[in-house]
Amino acid sequence: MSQLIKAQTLKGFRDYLPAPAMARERIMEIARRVYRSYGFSPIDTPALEYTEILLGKGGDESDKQLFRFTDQGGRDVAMRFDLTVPFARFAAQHLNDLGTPFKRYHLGTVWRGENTQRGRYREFMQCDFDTIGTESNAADIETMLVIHDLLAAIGFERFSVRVNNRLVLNGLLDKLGLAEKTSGILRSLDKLHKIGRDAVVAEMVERVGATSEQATRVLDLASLSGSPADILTKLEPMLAGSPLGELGVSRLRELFSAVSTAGIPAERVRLDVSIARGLDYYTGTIYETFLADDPSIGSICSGGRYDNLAGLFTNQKLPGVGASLGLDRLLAALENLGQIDSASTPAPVLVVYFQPERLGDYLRIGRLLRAAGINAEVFPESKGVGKQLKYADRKGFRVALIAGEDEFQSGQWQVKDLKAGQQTTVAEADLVDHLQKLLAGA
RNA sequence: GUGGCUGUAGCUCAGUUGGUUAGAGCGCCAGAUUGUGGAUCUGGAAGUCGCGGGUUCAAGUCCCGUCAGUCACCCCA
Repeated sequence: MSQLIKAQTLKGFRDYLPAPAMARERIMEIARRVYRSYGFSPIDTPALEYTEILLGKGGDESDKQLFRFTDQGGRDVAMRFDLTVPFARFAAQHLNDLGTPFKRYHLGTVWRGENTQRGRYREFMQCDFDTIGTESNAADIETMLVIHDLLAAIGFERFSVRVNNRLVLNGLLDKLGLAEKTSGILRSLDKLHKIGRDAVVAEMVERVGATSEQATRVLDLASLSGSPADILTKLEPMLAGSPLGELGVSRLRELFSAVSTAGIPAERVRLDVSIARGLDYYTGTIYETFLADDPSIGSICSGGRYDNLAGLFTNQKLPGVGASLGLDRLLAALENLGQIDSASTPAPVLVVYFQPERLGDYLRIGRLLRAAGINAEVFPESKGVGKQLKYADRKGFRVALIAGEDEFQSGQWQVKDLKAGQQTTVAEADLVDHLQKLLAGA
């Protein structure tokens, strides 16, 4: 007996069985479709980059999380931890071929060596889209529309996109003389929903070094609630005299107004002045998206505006705005909500292979259906009909096609609707038509 | 990276103060039913008790380490 190797996967890395894999591919197809519908073009970049390309772009945390090693040629390399930094490199390298404004989407796997949790993996797929080369608020607003349409197309009804603008908080912090402590303040503020107002104030005073009056002023702003228009109206006097803060408010005002005119339901869009998250490079509008039915999984689609995407790689200034759908996190939420279809076959039709000497005919009918756009599997073994129907049932086939010598003689097929439990006899000439109608009704 | 909880069959779990051959339900396979699934009945296969070490006459059970999952911190998709 040879020593068996234990079949196992690494922490944070997962296998996909057919049912979740099909759900995953379905979402990828929807993402591509929605992005393309807005005119975003596909690109791709390597999984591996020179480490210096990736280091220091997402803050210290992401540096620590890099999967990094020396390749066979002695190069210091690392696996990408997001799609934005590689895009910055890509944009700097190919700017002359792209022209601006440039809109791209990119579906790709990324790797982060952090601790795992439900919906947090070390390998996961992001579905990014960005518009670069423009500072126009129209791009920020369109980003909002894309996020909304994407989630709606996936089939969600109850979700909220929370929007904020870094300029608002930066403007306030500027006014209060807290500009130097921005990142500490934002980090504390971000816990508002979790630990409450008093704890946040305490943390800002103790850990960040703000005075309690400063902290209170920040919380007064961040705690504003109500409709976007209400909040913005209350925000204005608080930021008076801060050009950046006022700009942030006016951009938000335009965003909420345009988004509403464009037809996005108001309940799916919120102004949340307390959200501050997002990587360090965000400078303007920021977005986070939560599912009403599983908020604990965290944001499933986040992004924002940045002043200068590729400043480390080129002198050309490239402002932009975009967002990223966390596909595997979304999938974990769907799984949790029991919304993964249990069918594990992409074909609706199983051709029962029942008479060995008629193999060619079974294969022929399979090709006939495929030519008409109907996915069909011919069972690979000539076994009992009952066995094959059981297989069809378990795998989630919609229809079984059965024919033996009698049917072949008369040019007919038994079409068994496995969901309804009904069986009808159909002439081969009418088969495609019949199935198309049956499947359309499903 | 730090801390808490968890880890027994494919899945969900039981397993008495450590005590002989580790159980159940569901699922799977075969048959009842060699041209008809989901039901029922009968039978069957399947477990390195996550892995490694230690204590003990004896470890699924106690101790240590490790791997994995999960939760919190941190950060984020």
